[in-house]
Amino acid sequence: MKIATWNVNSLKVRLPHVLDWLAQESPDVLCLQELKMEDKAFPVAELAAAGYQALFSGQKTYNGVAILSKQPMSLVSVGIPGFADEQKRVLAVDVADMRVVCGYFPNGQSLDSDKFVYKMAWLEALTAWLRVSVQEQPRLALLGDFNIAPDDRDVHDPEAWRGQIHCSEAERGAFQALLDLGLLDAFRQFEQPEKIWSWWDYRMGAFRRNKGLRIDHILLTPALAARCQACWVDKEPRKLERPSDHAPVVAELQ
DNA sequence: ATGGCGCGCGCAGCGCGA
Repeated sequence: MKIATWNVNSLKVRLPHVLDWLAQESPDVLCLQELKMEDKAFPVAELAAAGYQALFSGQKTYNGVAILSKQPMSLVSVGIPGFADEQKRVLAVDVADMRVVCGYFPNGQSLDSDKFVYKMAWLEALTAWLRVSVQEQPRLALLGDFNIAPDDRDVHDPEAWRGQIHCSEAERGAFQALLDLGLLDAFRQFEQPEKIWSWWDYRMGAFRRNKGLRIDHILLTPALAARCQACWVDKEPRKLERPSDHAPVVAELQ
């Protein structure tokens, strides 16, 4: 079973890339973020023709998340229960014998921004919800664009980024709080090459120069981590014309 | 070198992302 996450930065623009990637990689489950479209525009028919069911929570211009699956899914939650939020950032489903949570974590902009206050409140609400969820369902996967680089190994220039957004102690502490629920970073369960990122700025030739951040993650409960055979970033779609600035992250489960 | 790219919105140029 192959599960994956991809911030597509507009599903309208990226649909051809998504369809090509589904055909080539054949994931069982794909979590998408930054749809930037309303639900009425969601490409249900195109994805069905490709063999995928979809559940989605979209909004105009910003945010929006979806989960695609070959197998039937049942909806668990749209948003974080008990956390009122206009921004469509969370979708949880049950598929096969597992729960899949797709998250588009707030960016935060900068540490002195109101958006950072929102980011930290959102992270706290997510963590509190998942603390209960992993008790209810010990086979849980949290996938998405976390907008957090957990470690200096996840940053192309750790000194330049030190204390900056995505790399601050507060954000890294919040990531650790998710790990403290028992979740494991699938990517770090395996020996990995250095300088693996999931996002590269569109500017400055960042992709060509491999200057990026690893901010898209797959976290697994121990029961799922025990079934995880591999985890990798697929850089190929980032090389295409008009790419998303993020690349898919994939985990292979037994 | 603090701007550089790409997206949505909407038809100029701005807000936002990370």
